[in-house]
This record gives sequence, structure tokens and C-alpha cells, in this order.
Amino acid sequence: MGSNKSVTINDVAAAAGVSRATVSRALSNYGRINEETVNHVKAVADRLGYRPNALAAAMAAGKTKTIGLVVISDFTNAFFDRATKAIIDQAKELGYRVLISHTDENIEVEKAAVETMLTNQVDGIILVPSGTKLHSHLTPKKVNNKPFVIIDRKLDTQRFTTITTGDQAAAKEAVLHAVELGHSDLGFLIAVPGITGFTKTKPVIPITSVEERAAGFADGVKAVKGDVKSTAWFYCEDLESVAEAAVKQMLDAPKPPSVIFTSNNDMLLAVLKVAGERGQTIGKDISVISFDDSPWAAAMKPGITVVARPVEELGSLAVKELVANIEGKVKPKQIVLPAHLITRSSVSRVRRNK
Amino acid sequence: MGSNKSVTINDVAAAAGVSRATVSRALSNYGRINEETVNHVKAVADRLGYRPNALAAAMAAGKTKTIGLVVISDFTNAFFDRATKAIIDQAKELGYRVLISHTDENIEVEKAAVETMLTNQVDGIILVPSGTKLHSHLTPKKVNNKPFVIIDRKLDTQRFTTITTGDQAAAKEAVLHAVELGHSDLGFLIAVPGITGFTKTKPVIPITSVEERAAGFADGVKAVKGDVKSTAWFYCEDLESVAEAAVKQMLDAPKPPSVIFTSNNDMLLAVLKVAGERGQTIGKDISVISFDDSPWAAAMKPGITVVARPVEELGSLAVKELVANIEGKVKPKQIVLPAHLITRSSVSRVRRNK
DNA sequence: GAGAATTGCGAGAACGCTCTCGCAAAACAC
DNA sequence: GTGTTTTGCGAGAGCGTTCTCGCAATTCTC
Repeated sequence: MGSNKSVTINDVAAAAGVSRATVSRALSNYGRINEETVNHVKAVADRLGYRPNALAAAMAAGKTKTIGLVVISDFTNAFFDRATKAIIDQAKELGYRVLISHTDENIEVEKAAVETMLTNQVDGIILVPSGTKLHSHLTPKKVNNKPFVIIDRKLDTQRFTTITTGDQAAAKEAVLHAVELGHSDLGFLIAVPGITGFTKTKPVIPITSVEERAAGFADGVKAVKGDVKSTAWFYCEDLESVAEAAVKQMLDAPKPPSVIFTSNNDMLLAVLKVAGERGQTIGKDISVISFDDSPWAAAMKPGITVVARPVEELGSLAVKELVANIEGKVKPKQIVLPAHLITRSSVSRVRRNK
Repeated sequence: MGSNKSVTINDVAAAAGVSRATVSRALSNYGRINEETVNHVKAVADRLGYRPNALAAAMAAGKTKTIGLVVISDFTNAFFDRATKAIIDQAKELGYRVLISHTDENIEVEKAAVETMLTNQVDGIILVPSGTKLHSHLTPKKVNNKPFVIIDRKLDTQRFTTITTGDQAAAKEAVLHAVELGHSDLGFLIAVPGITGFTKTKPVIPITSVEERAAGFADGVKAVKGDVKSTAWFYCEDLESVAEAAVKQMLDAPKPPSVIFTSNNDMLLAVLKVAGERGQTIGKDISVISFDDSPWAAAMKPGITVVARPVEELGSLAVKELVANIEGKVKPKQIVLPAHLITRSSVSRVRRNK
């Protein structure tokens, strides 16, 4: 008649003939305690199949050894899947668990997610903010002075430690690369959250990483001005159907680009899809450079030239910084990790005819 | 001087001039309580910025509204990323949170992960087991009678609700499809965890889903025996480098297969990579069919013909079954969701020369 | 209008642990 | 052998809730 009640520290104490305090000391090794007692208690605990209750421990101790991860999208994303894994692994290493929530790029959902994290008494939060400005939910008193680390995107405050990647420089590098290979008609397909449909006039970009990519592309264009004949800028909702529509319009122009720079892999996929439908082969009829590496981009034929970001490093660094902050206040830092171009064969070499 | 202490139910009670019990009743709406009181208490709680402590609530109530998800690999996997997302979303819908852990296909890590979940008092666990047999850590008394739902793979017990997909039938269908298009030299590249390197003699496959795929391929071969001239079976460690070595050896055979069936996307990637290196184009020089659909497989040129499994359905069903079990014992069921072939253009039509 | 049923609320135990405090016993100092 | 320090452990408060009980006040019944 195996009772449903689990064995508690009291049971262990009784069976071992010591007090609850002693059991706690023995099992969590702290305080003054005889080594023999420790062994005895551990043996008894083992025999009884004692399993500590993390909830009760957290309550009593005032810390949960849990960090919250509030990430925008799901894991079906070449950035967030890897980041999430890196974060979980690093957290485990440092003795922390992680609670995950996603916001789907929606500020209200983000608020609720942060609230849930706080409700669950996480010791700190790693956040990918869904906007750079609207963070009224992140005031110190709202968040109970819990430490935060912001990743992937900057906020318009320096109050939190922020870890981003150097997308602007890398985007510029991408443009220079294509131009050096002879391309002079450039297309830019930039996914911007919050807009519907697509537009050719630059909208407000609420996300610094995307803004930086756009700026980096522009930097590149400016740097080799003499060599570029045309540029086509498309700002696009992050949705398969509209991205494809945008690509079609881009390619239907009287003077279509010979290379398309995409700001993320969803946009890349759209380019691949419509190019495929039209019988144009990548790296020959049309070139492409995207952001974020993935196994697919590497294995495809042709391999896709991408801006690779140090995703795992970013993730584990975020955890380390957060934990440092949890276990002893440290000054907020602004960290930028370098991104770099991986050249494969999705960009053709063309003869420039001036 | 904003104190660091958070406002508790006691503060609200004091400020509202009622007892702690009444605040609890008002906020969690249960028991008998006057509606005016509810409004008053809620207003006061709001004004004070009260945030309930989920830990304390869980302790007192004996349930955490949290489910544990113990998944094998990371999210960089076309199956687990989608499943995880579906599970999180469905859980949220039902008012549950999810704690995630991965096992990297290692039984010891799995044990530890389950232990951690139990320590954290999850109300139930969704598990992708890393082996079909070794589940001594899953005995009722070990797991404290907590409900489990097993997904993706079967265990050699019917004690738990298990949700899998009909991979065997789908694998057979894949073979029939290729043979119908005229292929008669078939290669099979099957990722089996636990082995090192690759082998052409069938090893013990510790995972039922993989076993079923292999069996389904065999079923297909048997069904169209007259039309197949050769088969090459490669069982392979799930590692990029060895998969590529296996593919090379497969293609270097005097009579190489014209179509390769891969049991997962890692294997597919290996095929794409070495085919690319050798200048062979997929869907023309060499055909391929894989397991698990992904945006990439669809957008690539040519699109990859795959066995698509109802991943999201599987995930959300798992949560529903688990929650049903948490909130009222139900009999364990064995559920098999149908998988089906999505034909794209990675399989060429060939003229059969008998 | 007296008794019965219902309603609203407070008291207080309980959940399982951590951790401070203080006390007895043991070890040390000279 | 006395006084001081160290060591080991138990008592008990506290963490922030939920929830059962019981009691007073209100409403209902005829």
C-alpha cells in the first residue's frame, strides 16, 4: 500500500535519530557538523528514498536557483534554438534551472511573460526585448530589483547588462564582399516586426539588431558608392507569404538586383522559394547573403554565404553575467560580440560592365 | 527608500482591513465571498502592486501547475523544436508552465533530469525516453506516482500513456513511392544512437521510432521485391563526420544506390553535403527521401520529399493527456498518430531497365 | 417572529524546508 | 584543574500561501 506521501526531512530526521536542522546541514553541507553524522544521515536519506523538495527549500532560502528566459520567437529559428540550448547548458553548469517563455514579438505578451517569471520567483531574467522603447514593465520596483540581462537587441537604457552582436559591421562586410565579386545591383530584404505587408520606404525599425543590419547594408553601399548601380530596399513583415510577394516584386523590376541581402533566414527561405519556382538557380542566376548560420545553410547546394553570429557564446555569456549579478551585484555592462561573414557559394562572381 | 521586500498577502490583508484568508479567496476566487469584498481586495492588491508568490501557493496547495519536459536532443532538430513549442503553447493554454531538460540520448542524464523534475515538484512529466528498456528510474514509487506521458518512442511497458507516430507505414510508403518512380537501387542511411562509426549489418536499435523506420523500409522492399535490384543498408552514428563517411562509402560502391532514404535530417544533410561536393545534383543524379519536414526542406531547390509527422499535434496531445492525468487519473492509452509522405522533387523519375 | 438554512469571514494549522541562536559537551591552554 | 574556545546539535521561528473549521450575521421559511 505505497502511500502517496513523499518522505520529508522530518522522516529522515526521525529515522536517523537527529533533528531536522542536522539533516538539513548534512544534506546541504553547511554549518558545523560532524562528518560521521553526515554519512549516517546521508545513508538513512538514501535508504528512505528521500528527495528534497526544491520548492520548500526555495521558499525557506529565498532563492530558487532558477533563471527565466524570455525569448521572442519559438525555437524554429536558427538563432533562438541555439541560444536557448547554450543558455540551458550553461545554467545547468552553474547550478541553475531555466524557465522559458516566448513573446512572439508582442510587448503585451512580453509583459505577461516577465510577470509570470517574477511570480515564479526566478532569481534573474534573460530577456530578448520585443521593442527598444516600451519597457515600463522593467522599472526597478516593478521587477522587484531582480537582475536582468538583455540579449540580441539593445534597449534605450544602459541600466541592464546587454549583450549583442556586431551586426552593423558584419552587414557592411557582406555588402563589400558582394560588390567585390562584381555585383552592382543590390537588393535588400529586411524583416521588420510590427508592420503589415511590405514597403519600399524605410519604416521605423523597433529592433536594434535589425536596425543595425539595415544600417550596415547602407554603410556598405556608401563605402563603394562608385561600384553600385542600383539598390532596392524592401522592408517586410516577417511572414512567409508576404516575404514571397516582396521577392517577386523585387525580381520583377525592370532592373532586378543580382544579389539579395536578407536580414534573417525566413527572408532567405522566401528568396530560395521564389527563385526555385522561377527556375533561377542560387549562386548563378541570383545571389544571396543572409544572417545567421545553420546546418542547412552549410549543407545546401550551393552553400549559403551568411553572417554568422557567436550564438552559443552569447547565450552562455548571458547566463554567466546574470548569475554574477544574482550572486553579487555587478555594474551593468554593454557587451558586443563580433559577427563575421562565412563565404560559401551562394554569391556568384560577375563581370562588371560599367 | 524602496525596500527590497515584496508585498505579501499579509500586507494586502492589512491594507484592506480583512483577513489573509479573505484575500486569498478574493484573488483566487474560490469559496464563499462577497463580490464587493472581492473588488475591494483586488483594488487594494493592485494599488500595492501585489504579486502572488507561486512558490508559496504551490507549497500550500500541493501542486505547482508545472509540467516537466524531458526531451532528448536540443532544439536544433526539426522534430524537437516544433514539439517543444507546441508543448509550451498548449501547456500555457491549460494554465501550466513547463520546465525543460534534455538528455542528449544518455540514460544517466535522463535519470538525473527526471530526478530534477521531481525535485522541483512538477505535476507531471512528458518524456522522450532515450532507450526502450532501461527504465528502472520510472517505477511508480520512484516517480512518486506522478503521471508520465511518453512521446515519440515506445517503451516496453504499457504502463504509461504513449504517443507515437506511424513511422513504419510511412517508411514503407516512401519506398513504394521511389520504386514507382523507377528506382531499383536503394540506399538506406539510418541513424542509430549508441553505436560508434557505421556498420552495414543491422545492430540493435534501442529506439522504437528508428526501429520502425528501418522495419518500414524493409516492408517496402519486400512488397516490391521484383522491382528492386539492390539495397544498401548503412547504420550510422548520429554524427556529421561519420554520416558523411558512410555516404561516401555508399556512393563509392560499384553499384551505388540511385535513391537514399535517410532516417533523420542529420543524415539527409550528410547526403546533401557529399553529393554537393561531388557535383551530383539532388533529384537528378541522386535522389533522397528523409524523415521530418522543415521549412528548409520545403524551400530548398529541389524541395526534399519527406515523411512529415504531425509534430504539433503530437505535442499538444501529449500535454492534454498529461493534464487529464494530473487532474484525474485516466487509464494509460497507446496512441499512434499517422505520418504521411510529402512528395516534392528530390526523387527523380528514372527509366527502369530490367 | 422563532427556528433553520445560508452567507461571509477570521483563526490557525499546514506545506517542507533553512537558518539563527543558544546551550551542552568536548577540546584546548597554561 | 580551572577557564576559555571550539564543536556539534536541537529548538523554533519563518518563508507566503491555501484551506478547513467554526462562528456570527444575515436571509429564508411558514
